[in-house]
Amino acid sequence: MADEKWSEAGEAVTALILDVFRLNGRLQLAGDRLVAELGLTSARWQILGALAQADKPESVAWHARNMGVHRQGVQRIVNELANEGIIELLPNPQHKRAHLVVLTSKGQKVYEEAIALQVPWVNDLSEGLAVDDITTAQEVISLLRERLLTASNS
Amino acid sequence: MADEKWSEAGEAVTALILDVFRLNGRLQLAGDRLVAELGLTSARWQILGALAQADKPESVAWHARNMGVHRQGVQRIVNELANEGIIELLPNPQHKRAHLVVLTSKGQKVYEEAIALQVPWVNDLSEGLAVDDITTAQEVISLLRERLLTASNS
DNA sequence: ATTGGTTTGACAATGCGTTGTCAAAGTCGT
DNA sequence: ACGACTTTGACAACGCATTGTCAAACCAAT
Repeated sequence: MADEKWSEAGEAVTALILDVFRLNGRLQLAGDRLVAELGLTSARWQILGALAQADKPESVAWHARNMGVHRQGVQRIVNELANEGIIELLPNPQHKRAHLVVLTSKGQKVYEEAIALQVPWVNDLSEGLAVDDITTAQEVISLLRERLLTASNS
Repeated sequence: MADEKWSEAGEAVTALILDVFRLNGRLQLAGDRLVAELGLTSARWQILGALAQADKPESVAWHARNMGVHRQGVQRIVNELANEGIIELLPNPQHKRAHLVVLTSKGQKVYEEAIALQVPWVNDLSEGLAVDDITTAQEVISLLRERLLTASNS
């Protein structure tokens, strides 16, 4: 492969990457606005989702690994949400320091309210788009993500 | 449209959005690593790109508008890059405060070095991907971005 | 049981983006 | 001209993610 010029796929992926950056900014903004009235942000919302979908209570570090982000970021938000009574830190019989994180009933309610806002929002956003095209887009995005994941672990 | 359940497209877009978030994080990381040796970051790189592709010198606020981000973020990085001699602030005959931002020859060189690193990286990343699929993905991403853009301006 | 490595949470520093405020500079309507 | 509005840069505060360090807790090998 020549080092000085893009391949055809390389050029297309470069354009895709630039659009992913721009879309990410917009999504972040839209997400923040959507759930702001619930006292949530995109980052808080994502953590609530991880807690809601976990089969059983897990530690902060476990969730961070599962989400592919760093412990510290999750920890800060978890502490805030715990102070607000949205989540709860249960003692962990297996590990004295690694508390188990769970949603409180209040947290469960907030999360469901967030979903109730997201559903009409995303249905409206995606109206008229071909499901096949969306799926193709998701597969491409997902593949690139996996390649970067394995590349960064080497 | 029912408010309680995702449409088929809505569900697919929801999955796509989650992958866009994850890919964005990986790309940011990979970009930072790629150009770290040049003293750049993803954010700095993006601003150099905007300057390099501008037809003529423009103000910080103009570039921020053009990139779809806020003045303040661009301003901070522009000031840093100016201190490092990578860009230069020219006096603007039209406006005493709004200096015109241009790349120095050193900045031009750094930007070209960044591209020289990006080309083999992206060619490798996109190897074996169908160009049609990439293009479809980019069109979907771009369309979503435009819808969010017009929605946020209302 | 002691040692050494791993996991975990606490804490701090930095980079980046957003939001808001302020004053200087420019623009437009009258 | 004059005043109202807009644009622009400076400054500050906050939210978020990354990186690094530290000590407590756990775990495995001997």
